[in-house]
Amino acid sequence: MTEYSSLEKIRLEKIEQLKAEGINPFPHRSQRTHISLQAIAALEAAEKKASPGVSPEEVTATLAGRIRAMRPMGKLTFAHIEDGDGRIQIFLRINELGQERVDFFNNKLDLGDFVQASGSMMRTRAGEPTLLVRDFSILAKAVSPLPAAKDETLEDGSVIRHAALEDSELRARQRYADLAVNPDVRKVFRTRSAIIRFLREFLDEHDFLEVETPILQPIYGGAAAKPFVTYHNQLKQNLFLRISFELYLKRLLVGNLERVYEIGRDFRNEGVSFKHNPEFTQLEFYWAYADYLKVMELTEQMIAYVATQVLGKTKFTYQGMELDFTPPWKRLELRQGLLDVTGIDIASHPTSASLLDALKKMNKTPDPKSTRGKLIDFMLSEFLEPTLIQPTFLYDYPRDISPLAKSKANDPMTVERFEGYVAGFELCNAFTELNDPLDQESRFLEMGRDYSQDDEEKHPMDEDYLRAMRYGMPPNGGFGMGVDRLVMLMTDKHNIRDILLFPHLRSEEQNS
RNA sequence: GGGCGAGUAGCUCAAUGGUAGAGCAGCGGCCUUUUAAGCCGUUGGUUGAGGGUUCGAAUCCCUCCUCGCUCACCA
Repeated sequence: MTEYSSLEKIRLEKIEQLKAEGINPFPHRSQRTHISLQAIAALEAAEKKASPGVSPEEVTATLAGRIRAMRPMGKLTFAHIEDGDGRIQIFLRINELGQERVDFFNNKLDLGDFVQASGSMMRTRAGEPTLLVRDFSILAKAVSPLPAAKDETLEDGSVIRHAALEDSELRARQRYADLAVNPDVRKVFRTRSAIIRFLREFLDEHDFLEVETPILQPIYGGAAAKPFVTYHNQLKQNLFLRISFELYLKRLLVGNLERVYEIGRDFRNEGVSFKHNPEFTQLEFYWAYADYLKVMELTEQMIAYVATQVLGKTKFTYQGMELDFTPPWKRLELRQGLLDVTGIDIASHPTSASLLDALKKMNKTPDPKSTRGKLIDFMLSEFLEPTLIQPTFLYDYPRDISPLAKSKANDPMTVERFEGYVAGFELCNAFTELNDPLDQESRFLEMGRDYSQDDEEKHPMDEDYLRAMRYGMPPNGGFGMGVDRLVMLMTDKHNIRDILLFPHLRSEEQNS
């Protein structure tokens, strides 16, 4: 049974009073004719058209929205209502409505209620576009008061937010309330939507086919991560929530779909942090007859396209860093990058023992049981990654941490793979895809041999994937990107929770 | 999982061992161009939960919960 606060009890009483007067506090329909921006635009157009000294043609409108501010002054009331796109002032006066209706507005309606108001557009003494109300009605009563937020607009137009909802947990848990009171938050999610829309648009225009592949998979693969496990009752079968789309998308290349992509949710059963949510949005594409160098070019074009469409520019600031996404991005061979920051040339250390020995002079030491590839990965994340601020493609990776990538023709221990880094973190990952079924099978076997059972780097053998590859897979380049990271960059948010509508949080029941 | 910090009214925050407070929101008044409207009055609390020390705990101690930062883990 819901327990109501004293504030809510007062509002519940008002609902009963409305019902007693024959007024439905939750009517079925609204007669809105204008959103706030349209009404203001219509007023401005009429003012422009009017001849000097003549009052402009009357603009009538029915507006609808949530009451966000109320300033009752006895015989008149000013209020602001907010709709999806903005705020507009409405003005109620006994001259038009009579004392009884003005009192009704002041006494029976509350902040947060949805109302509609009809009348004509005017300007107040202060010049603010305002609806002079001739009729109004309630559209939906709010039982609970919104977490308060008041805006003060200064002379210079800047807005100070008073009593804003700031508790980050509450904002994430009750995103609906956060969105209702914080217009900036609505803007972040509009931007997120636009980023995804323009990613699609870019790939569609480059003849990529958007496809949907299974989220519930009998064998997981395509990435190094722990999966979530679930169970199909009737089939009596364990299923995994996918950790990547890779193996399914590449099956489609076997089927002569030459350019495919998917934007969807991946699930990884790992730690939660400011840049990790258990489910996150991933973009992957696979491109037949391309290699990782062509993918690199397409990547920088794609990001620049999205930035231009969404932000109107390819240079923008993230957490105080001025980032320039204008193609071409910097290209840096992983070996060279590591040599620059550590003085160690991985090419002169062909074994893990030798490389581990060289690493002993560094101030941070890796897990001594690591394979050579894992040692290189350690060097990358510890010493090189934090230095990569401007968009940079790091390329040519060790083979044993890249079991699905194709080796370089002249160097079997190195694969054609690149990762895009920006602002000190990884944005995307791509390679010339391994399409030799015999090589792929031996890679799977290698993983089984060199990595312990619980190692996330270990990929389970996927027999059906090998069967598909044996029918022949065209040479191709593949690409994967964490869309949430891109959204963080373009909205200048440091925490992934700020760009997920409903980030993962512990259940409220667990609290005490 | 480790370290540090935080949790007080619907919201934003005070109160450092001695009667739990302010602003906003709410409620009752006054007010015909306000805009964080203003003025007068007023309601509202298991101080995250539990235990302990003390004559007395929001405050000190212990345990737990949640959140944030950070380290570890982690494409």
